[in-house]
Amino acid sequence: MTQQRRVQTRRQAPSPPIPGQEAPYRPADTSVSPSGPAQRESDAGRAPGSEDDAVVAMEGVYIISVAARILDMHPQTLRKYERLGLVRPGRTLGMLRLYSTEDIRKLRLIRHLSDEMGLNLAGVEFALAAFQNLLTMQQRLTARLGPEAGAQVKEELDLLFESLNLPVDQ
Amino acid sequence: MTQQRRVQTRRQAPSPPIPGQEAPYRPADTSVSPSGPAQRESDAGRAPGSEDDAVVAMEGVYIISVAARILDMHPQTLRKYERLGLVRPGRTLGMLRLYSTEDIRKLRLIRHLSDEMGLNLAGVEFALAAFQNLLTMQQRLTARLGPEAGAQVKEELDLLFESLNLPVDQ
DNA sequence: TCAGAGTTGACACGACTTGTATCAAACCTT
DNA sequence: AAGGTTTGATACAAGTCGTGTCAACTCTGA
Repeated sequence: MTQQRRVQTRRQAPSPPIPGQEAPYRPADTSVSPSGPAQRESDAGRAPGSEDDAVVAMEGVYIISVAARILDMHPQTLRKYERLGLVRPGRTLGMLRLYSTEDIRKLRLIRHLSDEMGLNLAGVEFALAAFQNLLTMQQRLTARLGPEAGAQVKEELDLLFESLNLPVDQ
Repeated sequence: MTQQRRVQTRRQAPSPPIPGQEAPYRPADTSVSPSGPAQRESDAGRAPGSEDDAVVAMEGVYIISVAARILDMHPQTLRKYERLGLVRPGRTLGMLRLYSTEDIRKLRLIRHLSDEMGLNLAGVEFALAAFQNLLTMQQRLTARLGPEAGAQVKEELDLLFESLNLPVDQ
């Protein structure tokens, strides 16, 4: 309660990843843009902003090295997270990992839980499951109690997330 | 998700604490009963069940050695948990720790989160804060949306706790 | 087709966490 | 006053976790 222990000064990218970076939810930057030389599979060569037929929400797809540079995390860390089931990136035909924007967002949350809050990976898994369950609970309550009560539930949940030092976004 | 890692085969009481024990939420047993020679401060000598004036919910109060034996945890572990702010047992006039039944219940939850679920202490702290916030959220929603909606919220929360492998009691 | 760059999985290491053991000093009950 | 217990502090062993390294494989571009 009254201690800021477990700061864990780990993580240290192999190449210093652009100073003054790492603003929350900025998907890319110079030299690693979504339409740059980052991705090179199945979605490459598509003009940014062109939403075709089957492409649902694939605004940005990154290979592991690009995702690691964006997040300022080690590629091996990302691989380990997948092995533990925390994230589930897509794959190319050649089995290369493809991290979507949603994966990046989730990895930012994982990083916050791990570094800022000091949770271990079991705690991160637990927290992610809890968030997911809370969101589905909110949806179910909204469907059952009506939109106005659902709005109040959502408001309370936002308050809860805020009190837990969590980004209200996800 | 699909792994039962982090079993953490620690904890090993200095004296084997009664085999076939440790059923959930059984507060005491032979030789360490709430009205036995366990507590010896300020609440001793009170007939079990007699609820007097200022005594609110003090049905059982245990000194640290007794609490450790009941919980099958090391006394140093209990002391460390208090130092980290996870529990806050009362004190006698001589500064001896006094663990209430509610403290014992909370320690059981902590033990479950730590051992069975593999959370570290930061995760335990986070989970406890989340539970507390969820309970207050439920109360506030009940007060605002009425008792029938509050019952649905409570039902959803019980479902949530159950899906997280948590005892619905606390 | 071939070279080079990148990824993959596996293993190992260092820093950190955490439960437990130990100690002298202080305390409480008999 | 004596015996047993608790207290706080320190230290240690085992586990966790991010990171580095390696050979083998894959993909891209010439």
